[in-house]
Amino acid sequence: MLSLLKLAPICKVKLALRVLPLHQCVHRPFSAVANSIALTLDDFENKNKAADFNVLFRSCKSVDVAKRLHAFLVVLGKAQNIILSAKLVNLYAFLGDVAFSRSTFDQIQRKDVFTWNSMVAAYVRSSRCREALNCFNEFLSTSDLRPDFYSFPPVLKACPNLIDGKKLHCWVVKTGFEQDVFVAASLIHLYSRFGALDDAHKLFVEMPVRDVGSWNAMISGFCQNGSAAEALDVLNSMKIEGLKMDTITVSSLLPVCAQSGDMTSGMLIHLYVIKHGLETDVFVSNALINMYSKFGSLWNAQKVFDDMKVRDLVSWNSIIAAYEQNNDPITALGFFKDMQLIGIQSDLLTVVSLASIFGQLSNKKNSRSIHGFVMRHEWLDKDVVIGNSLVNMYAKLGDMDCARIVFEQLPVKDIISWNTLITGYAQNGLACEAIDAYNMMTRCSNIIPNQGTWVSILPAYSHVGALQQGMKIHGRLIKNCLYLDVYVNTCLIDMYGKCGRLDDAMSLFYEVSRETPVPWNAIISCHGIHGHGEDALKLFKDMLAEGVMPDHVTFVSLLSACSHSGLVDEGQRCFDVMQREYKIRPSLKHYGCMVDLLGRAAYLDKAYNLVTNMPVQPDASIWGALLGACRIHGNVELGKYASDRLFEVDSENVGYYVLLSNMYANVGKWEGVVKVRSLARDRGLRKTPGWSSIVVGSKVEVFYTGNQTHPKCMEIYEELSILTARMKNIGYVPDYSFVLQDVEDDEKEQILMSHSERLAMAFGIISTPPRSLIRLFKNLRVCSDCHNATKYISKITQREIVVRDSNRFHHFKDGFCSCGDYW
DNA sequence: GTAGGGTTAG
Repeated sequence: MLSLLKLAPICKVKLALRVLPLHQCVHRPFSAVANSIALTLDDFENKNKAADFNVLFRSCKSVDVAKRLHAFLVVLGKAQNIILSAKLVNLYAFLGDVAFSRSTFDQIQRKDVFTWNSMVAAYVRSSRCREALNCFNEFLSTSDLRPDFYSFPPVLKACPNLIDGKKLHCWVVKTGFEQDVFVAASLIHLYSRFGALDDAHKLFVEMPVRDVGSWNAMISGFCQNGSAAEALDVLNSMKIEGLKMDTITVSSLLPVCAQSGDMTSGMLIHLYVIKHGLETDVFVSNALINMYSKFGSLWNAQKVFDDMKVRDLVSWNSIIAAYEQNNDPITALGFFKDMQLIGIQSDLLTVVSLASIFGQLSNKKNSRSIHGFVMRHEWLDKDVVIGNSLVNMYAKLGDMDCARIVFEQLPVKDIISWNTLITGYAQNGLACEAIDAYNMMTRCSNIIPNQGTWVSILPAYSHVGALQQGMKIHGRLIKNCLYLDVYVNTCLIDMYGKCGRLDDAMSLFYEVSRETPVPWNAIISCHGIHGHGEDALKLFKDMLAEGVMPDHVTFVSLLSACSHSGLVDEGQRCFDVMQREYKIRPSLKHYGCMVDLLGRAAYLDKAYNLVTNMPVQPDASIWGALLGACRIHGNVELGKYASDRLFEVDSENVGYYVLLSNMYANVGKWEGVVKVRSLARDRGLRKTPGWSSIVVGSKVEVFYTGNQTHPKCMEIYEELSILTARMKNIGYVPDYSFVLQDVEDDEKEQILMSHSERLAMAFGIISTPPRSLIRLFKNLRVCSDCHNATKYISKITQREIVVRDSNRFHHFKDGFCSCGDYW
């Protein structure tokens, strides 16, 4: 056995190292393996066959194997060898165990520059920058040795800021190491890392000799600062000098192609990759997957992934994120399961994707497991991104209480944390909470709002009709000369439109860039909710004339605009054009608009046919639209059918019970009304609280239905009593079918009177000068009885009253409403 | 005997 191993090739030793139990390496030192290693060592020390020994080091693919080799070196008395000991420090760092590197390092009695360099580099490799710098300082203060040009690249990499970087740079210049290509590349990288691209470029230009690494350092510097054009310029000069892109050039460039939307350059680089066989590099393939994912080209991303021979965690994270970010959480989840199956451990970024996947899937159970997983690993303290993704996950599940709890627990909150919270509130219809959160954020001095903040707070302001606050933001953006992207501008257009300033919305619309459908959709929608269907159609024509491609949102805005204005033929034409010319498959939202459009215009049969022939399963909004139409046109039979279907899919929305009750009442079927009431009572309804807001002075006042805590409560109810009496004198008859509670008529009258829109209106009347205009906002659709009452109130008080509900604007004047009771 | 420049995020 011994003699066999003596002559055996190095691979037998490698095998033995992998399978030998550790204690055998320590306690039976002169085994065959030890002898064989001893022989290899002899060769190594005699400089004859050093290559064999390097092979041995390289073959250590895990800390365990490294420990066995280490144990043999100890018993062979070679652990203090100046080269071997430093190699062990390196080896442990490569295998990800910097603690072992350090303990090995500490045991080395005689340390030379190589030893110290190895330890500093080991820390840098493990992203322990502070320890790396401490170690470097220890090196300077405890030894008589001077750093060499190998010392600087790792130290420059660990440098935490530009000031220290500049000091190091001076030192490098003094020692003359600036001429070294490795050191120079590190300096270029350092300057770019802190955004000092001019300094980086100056260094680069002044270099007497440049290798591919130097070019790469400059290109990646521009890339990481998002300067795609400059990066491509440098690339061109590099080509002119006859140098070829390598895997590092390519993997620096691909992300900026994605960022700047330059698909052509991205695909050209992919062709280059294929031609030069660079796709075997994991970094390159990973970067390609990410680029294609950002372009929404999942087929290409998948192809690259499938063709990979070796995949790492980043590859899996990338393909999971690709599907997750392109709205295919199911496939993304499939990849996650495959990844688990082959035993790859998730990291933080995997979990970020998973949180988004379960949020998209509304999977509460798995979402909680993800939360638990994060807590067990204490990742909430490790990185703010993971916490933000949990806040976002709960917001998507509609569970803002949990979202808030996670948010409060974040040890560090950045601007994204705040934006996520604000958006979460706003998108769950909790505009007031969104505004509160925004106000809290403005009190944090270290948080600077960004585009994302405006995009989340402006819709909240539009939602409650806080025009003045919205204008304050607009003013702030103009004053600070902030560049407004198309989304912020669109939010402003939407805000002005929804706060009743259609003219301001239009003038802003004509000022902004209109190359994408985004601002068009907003302005079309604004005209729709104002009941200006013809104008909405005209804008759509203008949009096509300017060569802007409509998307699915355009048609939702357009169809609902037609619906609000009773433009049946035009609506049907749009629905047809959308599918035929623009190949947009109708979503539930489009079908909802169509059912609404046809139903309200009394084409109940057509609406019913559409619902039954839809290729997608109708949801509550579809049946609700049909029920609403049946109520208007008194079709009890179809209404009953629609409500039965409706309660199968959503039995908890109190609004639908009100509709049904009102439908029975309108045709005098009182037993139906009673039945609906008891049904609603039995089911213990979850009621969406109705609220209305009004701006008086600069203050937004919010009234909930039945509110009795307002400081002016007494005066409000008194005003309402007086108004009700006067309304009755000129013909107002309360419609009790909107009251689901089973109580006496006078109590029902009280309930109607305490509807939030009436409280807000009465407050407006007593708080503003006579005959001035009143603007109200209601979170739900305005109730029919309140609509009717408002007509009378506008006549009695001789005021214009503008009510914006969740659906559209109602402009009351002199006893009439602009919607012509068609809403 | 060591070192530079690269891929994934809410």
